[in-house]
Amino acid sequence: MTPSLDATQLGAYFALIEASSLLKHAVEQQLREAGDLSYVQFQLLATLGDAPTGSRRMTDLADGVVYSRSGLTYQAQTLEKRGLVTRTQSSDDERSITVTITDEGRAVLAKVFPGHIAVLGDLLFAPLSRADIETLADILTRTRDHMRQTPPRSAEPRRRRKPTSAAE
Amino acid sequence: MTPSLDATQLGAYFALIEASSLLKHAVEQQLREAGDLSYVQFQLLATLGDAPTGSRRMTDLADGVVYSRSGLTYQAQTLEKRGLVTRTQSSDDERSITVTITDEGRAVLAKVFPGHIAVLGDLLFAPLSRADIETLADILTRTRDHMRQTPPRSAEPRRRRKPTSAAE
DNA sequence: GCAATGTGCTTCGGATTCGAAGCAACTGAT
DNA sequence: ATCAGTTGCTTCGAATCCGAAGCACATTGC
Repeated sequence: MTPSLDATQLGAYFALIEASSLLKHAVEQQLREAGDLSYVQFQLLATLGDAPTGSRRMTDLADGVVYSRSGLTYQAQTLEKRGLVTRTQSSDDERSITVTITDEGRAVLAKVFPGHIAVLGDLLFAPLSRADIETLADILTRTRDHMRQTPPRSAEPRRRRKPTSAAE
Repeated sequence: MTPSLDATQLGAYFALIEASSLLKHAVEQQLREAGDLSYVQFQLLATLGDAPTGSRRMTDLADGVVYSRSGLTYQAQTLEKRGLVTRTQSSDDERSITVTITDEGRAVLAKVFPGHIAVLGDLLFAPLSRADIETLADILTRTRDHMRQTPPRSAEPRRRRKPTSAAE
């Protein structure tokens, strides 16, 4: 039996993808104008700014914003050149790099934040009631957590044992 | 007073971005393995396949998947090279290009679909109840429609006129 | 008509991406 | 200690992406 989706599921899926794309796109414009930041750069700064120490390991940052390691290396270099973050060797693990947001980084963050909030309010939240937002947060948080837990290793078709043929 | 977001709004926003990123990422892997398609390419084929005539104008296609025109030109060429779509001049408007999905395109679509559905079921819908999905579809559809209507022209900083009292 | 604008698509150049491969530092078993 | 396997990050090359500029057809106003 082919597990086909019904209309509602399809609708939820498309709406999710479309809504996030449209939102991301709009936010990107605002961030570019307000502080010359790409969306990822903003996410990185925001993540760091939110951390108690203002710093995180490269790998954790990459996982946090769902980005490739090599891509993060590139962005970290870019942000470092602009003086928005610093990169230092970790003391306990020689190969680990700790990225830390600078005061200037926080300044840029503070500069773009109001506009960012405004876009969210105008586009994402405008047509929603308080209850809607709570519901949305609840539902999405559940799937997000589920996806985070689920086999991070791509769509590795759970090939249990099947030693005989193995093909591939 | 800076229009700050409360915890719930922040949670909804982050969950939305994270969930869509994780889902997109997972789906991309599956599409790549199953039919060597990128996410956009799949979206384009799916959009065309869904159209009554199996064809659309370039511009409409771009708007539909939230993509730049130049980016779409690139993808359309790629898909055409692989024989999954054809591009023909429109008869009534000489400069308009009509993109049409081919039988082969539909075949690829059919080939990747089951796996696609499976990923959605495992990741997105697994932790949700039927009611959750309906609610999610309803809420996201509303914001999506709102965003579609709202000034497509970027984040044109609504240069109000210098409200005397400021402070929103 | 015909110039002035507008619209649809492509080209161009530069910026980002990612995966694969490479390095260096850790870990654990021998 | 030493070798094999892991883990953290970077480099490399190739694919994608976008905005600005360009080109050709369309539409409007005169």
